[in-house]
Amino acid sequence: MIAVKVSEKSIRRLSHYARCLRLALIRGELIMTSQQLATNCGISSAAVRRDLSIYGEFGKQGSGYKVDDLLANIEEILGTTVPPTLIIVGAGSIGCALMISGLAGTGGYTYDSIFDNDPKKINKACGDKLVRPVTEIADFLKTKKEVIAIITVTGGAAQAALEMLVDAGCKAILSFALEPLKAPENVEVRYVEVSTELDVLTHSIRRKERVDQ
Amino acid sequence: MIAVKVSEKSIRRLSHYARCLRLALIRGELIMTSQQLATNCGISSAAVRRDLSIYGEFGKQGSGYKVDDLLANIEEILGTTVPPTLIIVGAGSIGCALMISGLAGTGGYTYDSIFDNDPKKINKACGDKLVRPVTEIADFLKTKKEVIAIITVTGGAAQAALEMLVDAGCKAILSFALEPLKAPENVEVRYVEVSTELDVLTHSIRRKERVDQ
DNA sequence: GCGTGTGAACCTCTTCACAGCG
DNA sequence: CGCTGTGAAGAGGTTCACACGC
Repeated sequence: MIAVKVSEKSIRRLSHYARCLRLALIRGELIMTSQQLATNCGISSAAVRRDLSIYGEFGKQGSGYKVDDLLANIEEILGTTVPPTLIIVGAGSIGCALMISGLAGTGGYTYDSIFDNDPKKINKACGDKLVRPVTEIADFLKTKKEVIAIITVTGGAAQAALEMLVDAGCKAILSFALEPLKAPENVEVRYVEVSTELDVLTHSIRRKERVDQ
Repeated sequence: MIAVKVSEKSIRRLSHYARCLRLALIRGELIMTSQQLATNCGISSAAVRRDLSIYGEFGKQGSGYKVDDLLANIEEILGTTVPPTLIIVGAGSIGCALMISGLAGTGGYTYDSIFDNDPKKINKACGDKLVRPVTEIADFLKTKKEVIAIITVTGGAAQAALEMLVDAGCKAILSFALEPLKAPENVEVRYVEVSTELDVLTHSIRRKERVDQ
């Protein structure tokens, strides 16, 4: 596998293809064409073929792509063949909800542990796990090579949580907090921003009204 | 206000600027430069000025942008000066967690109601609201001009939920479900995909390993 | 014939760099 | 002098359309 330079947009689409392929596998389909994949993901077949051809030639002309092979190749590209460990920092409503709802059908991710600094929450059940004290995170990270931390703390505590995680060696963070976070160059930070999605939707419907009339 | 055609990326950034400006307003800052705004949002000052100049001339040369004026202008552009009504469909763990955690500091959005089709959940408390039966959604939508529906149902029920909402006249949907949804042209659908974010993070850390060694 | 893989054209967004205004 | 607004250049991503292999 060569570490090709590629855009985030393309990686995102690969993730969607993987999801489609897992569903196809369950339905028992053996072959999919770029057109089928494209329709499922709401994009053009050319885009699908372009994305896949960056990494190799996975298809057969005249027929299409073998579902299981292509899925294995995409998981290899994404690096999710063996998914990293996931932890949740912040046992508030969102953190617990993620823990409880789990990640079935996403290719093997599971939430390993959930941490909080509130003594009242520690050892409370959350899904099938107990909330652990944040003071244990550093030791926990020592036992794992790669960990993605999901920050769900509230009230401006996200930056402090990030710094604690980075000090403990964490290299990837997904934040549900509103504040933009500062992190070292070599730490990857991504955000789930419900309020920005709402802004985009609001803009879209309001704009349509303005155009329609 | 002219309905300029603009990219989604730009709208997303406007949403970030708005968030920064609200924080600046709280801190009591009166003026911000494109450079300050840029640093806060992790982008270049040229990008900020470009985004803003698409819609008008909001700044003063030599000084910068008036925080309150710029915020008002951006909210006008986004259409969030009066935010649309939000409802949640699916009173599972994620739906309730959203309801409980609320949307403080996001410029006025509030969750109006939460619906579910499970009789066991109806009339149960969720935050400071009671879960209402989905059968009431159609009547609810009749009383509101614009509603954004947030779909948090599980187990493949999202498409059915969407169709019910669309039939009731809903024009904007934010889905937490994994499946790609099919919707009419004039209905805007967006997704919150934790598993795709995780894939992007995994790809990033695994790729760094490959490059580093 | 069908569907992939890909050069080439196209288009969109980003960055640069500077004129011009406060 | 400082910072905005913007033409022009550059970079990156998407779409087209077709040669080639099955």
